[in-house]
Amino acid sequence: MARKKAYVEEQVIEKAMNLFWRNGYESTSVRMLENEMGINQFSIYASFGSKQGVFKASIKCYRGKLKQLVDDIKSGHGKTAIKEYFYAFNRFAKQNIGQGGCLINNTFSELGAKAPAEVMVEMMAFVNELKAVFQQKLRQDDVASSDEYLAKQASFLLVAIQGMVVASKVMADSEIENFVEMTFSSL
Amino acid sequence: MARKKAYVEEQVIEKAMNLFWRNGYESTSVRMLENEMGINQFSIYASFGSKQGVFKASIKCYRGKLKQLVDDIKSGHGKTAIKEYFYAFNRFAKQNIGQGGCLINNTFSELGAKAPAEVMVEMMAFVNELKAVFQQKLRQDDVASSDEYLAKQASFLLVAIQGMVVASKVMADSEIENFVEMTFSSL
DNA sequence: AGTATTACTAAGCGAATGCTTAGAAATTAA
DNA sequence: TTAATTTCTAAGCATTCGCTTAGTAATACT
Repeated sequence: MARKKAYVEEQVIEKAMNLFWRNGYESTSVRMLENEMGINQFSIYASFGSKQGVFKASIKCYRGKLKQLVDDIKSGHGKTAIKEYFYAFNRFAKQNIGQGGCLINNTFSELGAKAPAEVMVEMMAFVNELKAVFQQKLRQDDVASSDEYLAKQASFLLVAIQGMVVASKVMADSEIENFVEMTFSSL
Repeated sequence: MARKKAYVEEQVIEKAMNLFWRNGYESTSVRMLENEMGINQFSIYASFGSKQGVFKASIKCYRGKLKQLVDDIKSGHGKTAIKEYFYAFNRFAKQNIGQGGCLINNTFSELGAKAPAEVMVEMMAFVNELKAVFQQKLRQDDVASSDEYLAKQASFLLVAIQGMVVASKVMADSEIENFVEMTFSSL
């Protein structure tokens, strides 16, 4: 009864995500999205409503990518699993040419509290999920401490990983490795 | 022999700096700069050449502001002085309404390696200066360790402070304090 | 006072921005 | 085959972007 879409939304949004990841939100124009996604503006607006809509879908897509890494922690054990996540995350952040870093971290930095509410919800959900996983893994190596103390350790690690991601843009790999080792030697 | 400027460049650039600090580079338009600096586009271009020129001058101005804080470390002693710098820097990063954070850190995050060379030089100079000061203060509390080891500690602290600044945008003060305390308890 | 030099105002430049729309092309149900 | 429905192309909308420029106002030296 109607023509079929010549693209798969999940596929084109991944390309959009990579573009936002490399350039940030403001520096990515709808014309650039056209090129990267391989569909024209009409289709973009038909599928996602607005540039912000494309961005929101990109953040969701990014979370999906990260889920893989987080699941790897879950299958590991204790602090070792968390540390491995730090290194895996660092490799992940470098895979995208250009500025790289972490899309969520970049967005916090670029948009801060001005990020669209729906995007903010998505980002905070990831942070909270990660914190919970950290806490759970810390517990495996420490049955004695209070939940409160482990929450503090998890919170510490969250801040640390944000530092690592920003630093990885301008610092040498050896300095990043040094940071991770020192961070975990204190736990 | 000629008309006098109706503004002082050092004064208007500080206002520009605050605007870039709040909004980032791309999101700040020349029209916004006009309003904030209180001079019109002709004067902006006459004094600074381009939007990028205004930004470069803003980064220099920002470094000047930070110099005050770095000098405070120098007059303090050992790790305590560095820790106090962390707290002072955090207060400093919050003084600007809006997204806040650190202008240099924001710029690393927004522009990454794409930052104009002259801006990059200015930013790296600050980072290296800060690292040297950290190293020097660490030495005051530790006469035994090698320079290499202290360099690693200083590098660790640099990454940590970047994490703190990004985190301060979305996390509660108590979590930031927790991070600082845990960071220094490991040294 | 006359003149040269600089700083101002305000209008406007072409290009790029996010987004829309008219009309042609494709697909499916009757 | 026809008709209904959706997707496509591509042109264009108003607005904003960074930047420039013609013309006027102010200043300092002769």
